[in-house]
Parts: sequence; C-alpha cells; structure tokens
Amino acid sequence: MEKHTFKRSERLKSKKIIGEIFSNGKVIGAHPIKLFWIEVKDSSAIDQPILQFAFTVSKKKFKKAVDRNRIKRLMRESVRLQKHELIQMDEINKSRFAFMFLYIGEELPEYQNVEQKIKKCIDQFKITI
RNA sequence: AAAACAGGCUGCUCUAUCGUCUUUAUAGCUUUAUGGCUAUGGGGAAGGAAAGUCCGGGCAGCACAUGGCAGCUCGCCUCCUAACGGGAGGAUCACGACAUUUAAUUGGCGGGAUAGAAAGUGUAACAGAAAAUUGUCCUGAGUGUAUCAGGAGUGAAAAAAGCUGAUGGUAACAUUAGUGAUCUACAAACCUCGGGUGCUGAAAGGUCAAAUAAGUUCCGGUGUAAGGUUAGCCAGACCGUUCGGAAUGGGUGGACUGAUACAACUUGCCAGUGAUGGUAAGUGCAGAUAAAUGAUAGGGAAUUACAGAACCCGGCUUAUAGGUCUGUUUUUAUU
RNA sequence: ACUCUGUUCGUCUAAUGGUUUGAGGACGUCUGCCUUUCUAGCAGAAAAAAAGGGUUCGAUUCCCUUACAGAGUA
Repeated sequence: MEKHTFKRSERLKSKKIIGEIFSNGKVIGAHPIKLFWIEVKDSSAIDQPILQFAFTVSKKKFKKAVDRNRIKRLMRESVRLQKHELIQMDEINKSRFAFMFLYIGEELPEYQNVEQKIKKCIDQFKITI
C-alpha cells in the first residue's frame, strides 16, 4: 500500500524560490484556493525531493491565529493524501517542481470542500503539463 | 428549593486507521570522528487566558553605564514580595444601589478617590451685594460705630482651618479639653516635596564553515588639537594623530548556541485575620524556526465557548459555552 | 516578535488647552425660488465627538480601559 507521508524536506523553505514563484510562476485558480507553481531548474540542490509544497493564508482576511492554522492544516492534509497521483506521472520525474497554495476565501472552509478544490487544482496542473 | 447579584474553581472524553514535531532504544547505510539519513518500538507535545503589550523583574549588548540636571513615572498607613503602578489588612472622604425610619437618620455592601492649596502662579461661566483683603437685607446683643450670634436669598462652592495637650492605636487616624478671626474648591491646571528611573530588546547577543576589496579590530610606541561615542545638557571616561606588527573580512544564504531546571509544579503539616512564608516527601511537564496537534469512521447527554507557545518569569486588563462551589438578598415549603 | 500614532456630519477638515458649545467651514444630500426644462445662481433645512468608566460644579478637550484603523523596525 502507498504511504502518504509528508516530511520536512518536502516543504518549500527557500526564500529565493518563493520569491520567484510569485513573480514568474504560473497560476491555477479554483476558488477559494489559488495554486502558484514553477519548474525549478537550480541544479545545485539535486538531492532535494522532486516536489516541494508551501501553504499560506492572508493575515488581513483571518485575524485569528487559530483560523489561519486551521486552514493551513486542512490544505496540508489534503495535499498529503493526493500528492501520490503526481508522483506516478512520468513527466514529473524529469525535473523538480515547487508549489504554493494560497487561500483567498473569506470564510472558514470544511475539509471536504478543501479536498475537492485541491483535487481540481492538481487535475488542472496535470493537463497543463 | 428557585431566582438575581458578587466571587472562586474547572476549561469534553474514549477507540481504530493514516499523518506532523521532539526525545530515547535497536538495526541498516554513510562519515577519520562528532554527526547525518532511513526503518521499527517506547515516552512527551499549547492556555487559563498562550491574547492585549498596560506594569515589574531576570538575561544580553552598548563606555566592566559613574555623578548631577532635565525628562518620565509613582504618591493615605502597615505589611507581603526578587520587584511592581500588583496583592492583603486597615484609616478617612464623597458617591451608588439596597434595607430601615413618618422624616431627619442609621446599617452593612460595592466600585472609586486620598502627599502638599498655610511656598508661589493660575482658574472659578450664569446667578448673586460679594467667588476670596468679601460684608446686601432681616432679627437679636450693643447708646451708637466697630463687632458678635442667628436667619434670608443666589450658586457646585458664601469663612474654623490650624496649633497645643491628654487618651487609644506600630501608623494613617479617632475621641476629647483648650486656644484660635486674612479661612473655599481645583494639583487626572502649572507647580513644590519625597521615592524610583541610563538606553536598546532574543530580529538582543555568541560560536563555526564557504568567499573576498574598501575597511574594521587587537597589540606596542607616539600623542591629548579639532572632532567623535546607539547619550537631551554639564561633568567624568574612552577613542583620536602617526609608525610598526598581527588578525579579521562587504553582500548573500546557512548550521549550532541563546532555548527551556526553575522566584518550577503537586500533596501534607506548621506560623499568620490575610496576602504570604517555612518545612517534608514526590514529580520532570512543549521547544518549533515559512514555524509541529490534523483528517476519516464510530461511540459516551453533545455541530461545544474564548482562543495557538516563539527568550523566560510575577502581576494587571480584556474574551469565554457548559459544569461546579461559596456568600448575600427575595419568594415558597417544613420544623 | 517589538515600537509608535490616530478616531469630530455621507466625505475632507477647523477651533476649543475646562464655563453662550445651540461644535464652525467646504463638497455632497433634501426643500423652495429662478428657468420652457436641466445646470449654474439665490434662500433655507437635515446631518457628527469610536465605546465604557473616572476626575470635576461642568469633559469633544484631562486620566484609565477596550474596540477599530494606520505607520515603522527584519
């Protein structure tokens, strides 16, 4: 059976790449979630995993830290359960990708809703590649 | 027993599967080694407010941060505390709702205020004769003036605060006797007196590796003029100029440390009205770094409130579903 | 994580440093006049101290707490 793990090294940490995602990355929208992604061509970190993810929620829309944590946890959980679909694809394995999930909604979501929207994002990503 | 008010305590739980951070044991891979990665098993994983950042302290750097002024801040008394603007117990004053009384009053409760107005300056609308060196009208004392006593009216306020002694109390102060004729209020107006206070803030600071110019730092000699120093002013301190030697290296992105064992927590006993202190036994209880607690399914009364550690403590303030305890008042029932 | 400002009609703002404050002005809104009608013009009206507590005879102003908005430090 497939293991749905989500290790620390799979999280996107580099400030450089995050900056590049917002300036040059491509966008897939599935309201209330936006996905920024980019193909990473930096060959210096070849031992890194092929996929890296980050999650973010605006402090202006959600003032309470509890709400922001909740949304990030929900998005992280649904990505954890769905990212194996991406790993199985052949095109993905040829290079490395970085993803940034951004929640732009106004209200606290349910888990099922988040799961559907993330799925939509990933399907769109598969098509574009 | 119910309701209202006030205060204290608590702050959902269990099972299964998958997943995150940390610690530890074993095995494998890697490394000169410390260590790192992976797998499996065990232990631990947000709060009463983690919040607001309103105070106090530890810790660190800046001249091993020294004195005065300015500025800021606090201000009844005694005590608690590492410290505080916090807390406990008391004193005085007016206020609030409640009870009581025909009424004046009295009673406990509640939150608040209280250094100095006899050091000086300032302000006190309207009304009123007069708002602080003021004296209207009426009555009485007085021959009369001056003065004294009582009353009227205006207004928030219209003339007894102080001093000396005695008694009680550690004290604030209370009671009482005498003396006393230039005396109100406001200091959350300026101010005076007394106490405290240097500034900055873990994104502080320290160590390591990669890379390298201007430069920077250190040591020794020389030198004390301008000027400079995370510093508002004065003093004091240090730096400086030049020569020689040594070390380091801007930006960028990292790792380790700071960093989780202490004013710690739990229980018992003792002292105290109490805050709190002493003592004995036991416990080890988050430590992340783009930042860890979630998802699914099912139960237990049941869509659980407010809400997420970021260097650490002591308070204050604010938010809060449900449960629970104590006190006061009212109503009802029983004795 | 830390530091600091501000909040006055629908909008932008003023003065008051405690006593005729009935809170002023501009733009906007409404009503009337004018005009064949609209605009412009003239006349008039409505409309505000973030919330709560304290000091005071009296608070928009002084003090405290809370809420909201904004700025700065990497």
